[in-house]
Amino acid sequence: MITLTEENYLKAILSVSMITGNKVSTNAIAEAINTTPASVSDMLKKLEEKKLIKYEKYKGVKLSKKGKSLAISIIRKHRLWETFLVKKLKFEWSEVHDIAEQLEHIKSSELIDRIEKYLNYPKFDPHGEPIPSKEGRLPVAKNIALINLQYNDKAKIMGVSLDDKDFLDYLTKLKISIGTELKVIEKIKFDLSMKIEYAGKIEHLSKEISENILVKKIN
Amino acid sequence: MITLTEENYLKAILSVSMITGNKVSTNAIAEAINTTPASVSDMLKKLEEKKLIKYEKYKGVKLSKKGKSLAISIIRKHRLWETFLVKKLKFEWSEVHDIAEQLEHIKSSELIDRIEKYLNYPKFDPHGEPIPSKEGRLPVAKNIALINLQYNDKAKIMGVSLDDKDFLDYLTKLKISIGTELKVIEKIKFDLSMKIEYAGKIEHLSKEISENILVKKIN
DNA sequence: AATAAATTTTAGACAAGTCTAAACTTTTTT
DNA sequence: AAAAAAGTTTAGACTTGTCTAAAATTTATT
Repeated sequence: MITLTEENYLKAILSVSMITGNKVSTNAIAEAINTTPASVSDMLKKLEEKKLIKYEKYKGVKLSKKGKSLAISIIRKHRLWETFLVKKLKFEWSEVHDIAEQLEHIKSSELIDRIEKYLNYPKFDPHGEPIPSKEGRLPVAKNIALINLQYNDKAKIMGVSLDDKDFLDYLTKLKISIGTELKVIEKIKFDLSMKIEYAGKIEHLSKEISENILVKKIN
Repeated sequence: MITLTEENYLKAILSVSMITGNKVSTNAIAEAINTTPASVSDMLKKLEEKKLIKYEKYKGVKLSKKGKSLAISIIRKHRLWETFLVKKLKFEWSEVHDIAEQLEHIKSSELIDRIEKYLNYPKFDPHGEPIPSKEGRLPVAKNIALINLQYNDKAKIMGVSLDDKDFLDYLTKLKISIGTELKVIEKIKFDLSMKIEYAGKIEHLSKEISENILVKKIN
């Protein structure tokens, strides 16, 4: 039996390792789930015993095959529930994260498979993130972060890579959403901010914003 | 903050008090949630401190106003989720209990209100049990237990009062479901069993079965 | 009304998960 | 390569919820 807390640790390890690519540090996990490094150390021992991770003291941690497939199944549930909340219950994309965080721990693979079917097998969630299949495969999306675009590039917004209420509220205020088409009209080297033009207006976006917006280039 | 375990205790106290009408005993609660009387004593102290129950040592327990409204809101969630699972995701009525038992603890009143709206404000769940309104009111159904019918009475099945997989599977096997019309053709005093005729056949039901089937008399 | 039986509570222990403070490793700086 | 800084683990304590065994209280029996 795997507990809710253990599931959250696995999810955190996976999401940190997605960013850094490598073994994950105790500190990084602590930050991700808002706890102390001491607590993380304790938990890593338990996860190691359950063969959910590969862990060497002081050397960082990696998910085992079993741990990774579990973590992916939690992310699958999270994204399917978010899609359900937005598509069927008409929540705003900025409201669904905390609810999905609870729903992702409901134990019933039959349930989540039926939700998937009910939603007609969506490939991406309302934030543009890919939804893993039952077998753990991710649909590939060739989206890139807005910050990587060059002067004069044109692109279409495909999603975001940060599921944070303040961030999403700000985008909503700017009337930036999935599908919005834009053009880069200035890049400021000093602070990595950029100006973009869209919907007939110009906005200045900080590095923190543009690195979390996913786009697809258009001609 | 109320924990999942506390919610389950409140629900158990409410459901036991619905049957006995009166103050609830430690033993009865222990049986309802499959734990020891000692654990129940411990928990009752905590619930008393939180003003969720009225509790006097050795004298039994009652829900406070606050505790009762919380317990009702959990039952509301349980029954709405069961309705969702059957109506939208096409689960069988015998499959949904365990999943709803998890879903009922999701914390978001906005979520359950939207589910209610999505289902078009149902009054009864798939087992025929009334769904409390947001304000905690129960729709009244003048259903009675099948066991109370007399020889030659005719009735229509409106629901069940026991949410148990074996029980529901057995009903399904007998092809007894909500809406089935029947006639009592024999009552056996000795063991309180009865024979009923429906759908062109005759079945013999034990006391345990007939006391958990809810019916409405027809002429 | 005294004793027996049933019920309930307390005492003490345990597991999961958390924390702070102190100790230990590893990495970085000088 | 020694010292300082950063990162990680351990030790010990606390909370929640559980349990068994023993003590206390209430109810039933004779």
